[in-house]
Amino acid sequence: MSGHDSQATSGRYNAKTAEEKWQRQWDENQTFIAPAEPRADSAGKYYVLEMFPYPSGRIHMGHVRNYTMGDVIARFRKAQGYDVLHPMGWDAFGMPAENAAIENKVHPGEWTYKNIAAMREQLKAMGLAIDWSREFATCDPAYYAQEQALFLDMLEKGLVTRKSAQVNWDPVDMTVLANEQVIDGKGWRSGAPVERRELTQWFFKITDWADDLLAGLDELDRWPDKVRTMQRNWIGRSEGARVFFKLNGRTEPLEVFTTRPDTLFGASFCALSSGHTLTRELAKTNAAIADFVKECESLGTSEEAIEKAEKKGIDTGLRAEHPFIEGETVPIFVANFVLMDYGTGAIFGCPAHDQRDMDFARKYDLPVTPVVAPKKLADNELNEFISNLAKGDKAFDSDGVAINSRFLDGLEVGAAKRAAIEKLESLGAGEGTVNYRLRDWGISRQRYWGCPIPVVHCVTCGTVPVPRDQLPVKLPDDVTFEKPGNPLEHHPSWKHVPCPSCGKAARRETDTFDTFVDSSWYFARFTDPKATTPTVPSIASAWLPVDQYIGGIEHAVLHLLYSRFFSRAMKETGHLNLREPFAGLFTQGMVTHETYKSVEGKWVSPEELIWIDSKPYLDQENQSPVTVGAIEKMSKSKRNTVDPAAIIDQYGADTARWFMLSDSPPERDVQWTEEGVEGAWRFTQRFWRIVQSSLDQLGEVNAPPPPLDAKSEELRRTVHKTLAAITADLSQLGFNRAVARIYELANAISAFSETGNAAKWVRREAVEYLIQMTAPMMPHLAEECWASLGHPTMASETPWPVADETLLVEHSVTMAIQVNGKRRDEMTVAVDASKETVEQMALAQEKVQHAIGTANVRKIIVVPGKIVNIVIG
RNA sequence: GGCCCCAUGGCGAAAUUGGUAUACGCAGCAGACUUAAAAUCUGUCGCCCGUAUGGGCUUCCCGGUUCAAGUCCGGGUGGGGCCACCA
Repeated sequence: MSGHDSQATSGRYNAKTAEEKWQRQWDENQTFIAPAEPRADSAGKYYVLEMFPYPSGRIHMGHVRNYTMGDVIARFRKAQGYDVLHPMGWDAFGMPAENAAIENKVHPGEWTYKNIAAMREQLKAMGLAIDWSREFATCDPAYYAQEQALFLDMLEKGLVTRKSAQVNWDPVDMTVLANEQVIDGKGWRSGAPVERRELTQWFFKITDWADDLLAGLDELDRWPDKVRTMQRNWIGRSEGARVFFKLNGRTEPLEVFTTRPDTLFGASFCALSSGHTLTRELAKTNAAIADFVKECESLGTSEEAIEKAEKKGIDTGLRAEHPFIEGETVPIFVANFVLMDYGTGAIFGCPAHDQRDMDFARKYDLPVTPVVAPKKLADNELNEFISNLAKGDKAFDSDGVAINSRFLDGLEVGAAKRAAIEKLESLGAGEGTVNYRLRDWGISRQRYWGCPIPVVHCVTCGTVPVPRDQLPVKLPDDVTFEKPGNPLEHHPSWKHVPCPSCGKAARRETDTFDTFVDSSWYFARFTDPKATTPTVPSIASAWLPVDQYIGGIEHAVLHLLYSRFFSRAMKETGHLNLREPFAGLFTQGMVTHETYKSVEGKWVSPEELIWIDSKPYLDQENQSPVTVGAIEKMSKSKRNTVDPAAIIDQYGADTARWFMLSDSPPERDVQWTEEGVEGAWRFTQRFWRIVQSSLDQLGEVNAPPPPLDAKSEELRRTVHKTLAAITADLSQLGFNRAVARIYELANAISAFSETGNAAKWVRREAVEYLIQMTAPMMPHLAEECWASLGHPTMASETPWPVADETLLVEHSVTMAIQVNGKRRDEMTVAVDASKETVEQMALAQEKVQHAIGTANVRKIIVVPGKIVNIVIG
């Protein structure tokens, strides 16, 4: 790493000066300011968006990769004549600002805006083609005012509900979490085991849209299948039946959900979850049940806890009447494995055909009645199957036909389910139903640094929306973070307001929105960020949907599902006219790096290492060795991060961008290596050299093409083929392929040593196209080269060239010749040569003759322009 | 437990619909330039046999379809992801 210091001298490309210059130039020319609305005379609109960052204060390599990809697309589409919308903003509410406030005694707002300023600086140093005039932060009152207005519209339309529910409580962050934010029983940010609490909360009724959100996935053909599958799983649609069991001595029946109504004749018990209303009622008078409930609630919800936990239950003494068999009853248990959140919080157990029910039945000595058997069993086999199942411990959960089930007997599982449902419905003992795993989205957070929920609680009037002319409900600035819990709750005066309806003393809602609410509609706000309504529907319609959205897979369910719900809700409330906000989605891979550990087992940062003979050591003096660990996602905890700001400072933004686009396909993880950056940096210098050294060998600008000699013609074909290929690559986000083709073209231009008018003319075209094709990826270098060619206008404002179709068609072509599928030779033939000519030429080749020997030629297959296969035998 | 994805040189990878496998880059090796180093340029670089012309093998393994398979089908192995006490 020595040579870089002397960049400024003697013909080297000075990235630092050039990058600052062109960034200033783009800014002054307002090159990337999008029109207020797409114009009629453009190639169309193109909205490219990368998931906006949380303002942590510094950009990381993941940002560099994400924003580079989006930037290439934005610049490419602009060159193609599209009206490109490529905005940037800040997902600025959230816990880290409050943690900083607690730790450093700095106001969350001050901390956040300082971070934004720092990160904006770093992003600008990347040379991104962003319309900065549209920038906003979600913590700006101007933004959250519209979010509050939107909420009131949704409230009016019945898309919001307030209900008491068991919620996920994060004891570290002291706030509620949505189901989507609980990962393996732990808070997604704090990592603390989540507790269950009964609280009254605000919810978006996302479950009303479960079917629509599911159906919409089928149309999203430019989304990764993986993400669509994850959303399908999350929504978790399953068809089945609700069954109403009459209980002895009670009027209310017990409602259970099942996907296997065909196994009802094998029911031997019912089980309630510990949170079921019936359980709670029984617990009031039954100490044993109350104790059991307590035991259930103390149980963890992590995978580990679940695996270790024994399936346990307690008999309530109640009995449920079988819906099909008169006089038959089954016991009702409370069981620790029945979930309150899924279905009705109660099940019926059929031990013969469900392994968990089987385990439970054996433990509590309940009957096991086989009611499904494999198809086409002989009588003796059937008897054996039944007796084995009735005695054994292994449930039979495969397909088959109903047995021991009266009117269902002989029906296959599917038909038996339908027949059972029909019977339940005719008896009034149940109904066919669809159940979803998806829960309503709980949005109340007991935090300060979020958007206030614009309602007031009045003893007389109940929950009253804040009148529109009083929006925004602003966060108070004078808050303290000394006490645990919600600072808004502790504030002496903020929450005390008169009721907007009756004027009596009332209490302001002190919960704030989940920050995912802020990010669920920001893409719509960018279409007109200064509007005095959440959106201007005609303008939003003109820009949306987002044509290409780019971000990490970690939002596959959270943000991407919420946003899909929001665009439906905004359609319902008249703010948008589309259901699906993101027409194209791309989930980029992570940036990884080797990890290092000292002899003490501590993580060591790459910056602390000294390399001797390709082996890492901790320091010069005692040369304590360091072990090289796995290649992992860059993270602070593993200390394997590389600071983009330092890289940009040292090598320039173009080098960092080029490295991010090279080698690894964008959806795959990319490993950051010193060699890789060096390689990218070498190429920026080489690119500059190639252009500079050709300056005195270029034809005039816009000169008409002279007659071309063979070598010039060949280079010209290469140029146009490269152009066609790169245009396709960039359209498909095949950045690594585009990079490889730039290398190939650069190699071809270096190798082209012809002189003369024809050569000069072709060289100009080659060099200009090379620069233009590189411009989306290394924009500063391209501008500097473009200017050195004498162009008065910028490369970023120059239209994308179009490949000459006639140059893509070859006159002659190299064909491989196979004998029995094995390649033996190749030959060059005219592209329009007849099948007969090709066959004869192929047979005439010496190596082919040798391979055929004395065998008979049985068949010759000719694939024009590709291959000849001679079949012998 | 269920569903899904992936596997190509020392490494990252490329290969439109099945049609010349290993483009391009990294690392390596050899040379040129230089007092020397760096930088740069040139050559070489899948594996095995052979001085060589050349021959054989090769896209995780086994089988199948086909004139032809990295690509399609079946079965394994290894790695990764998502969901999961889901009734």
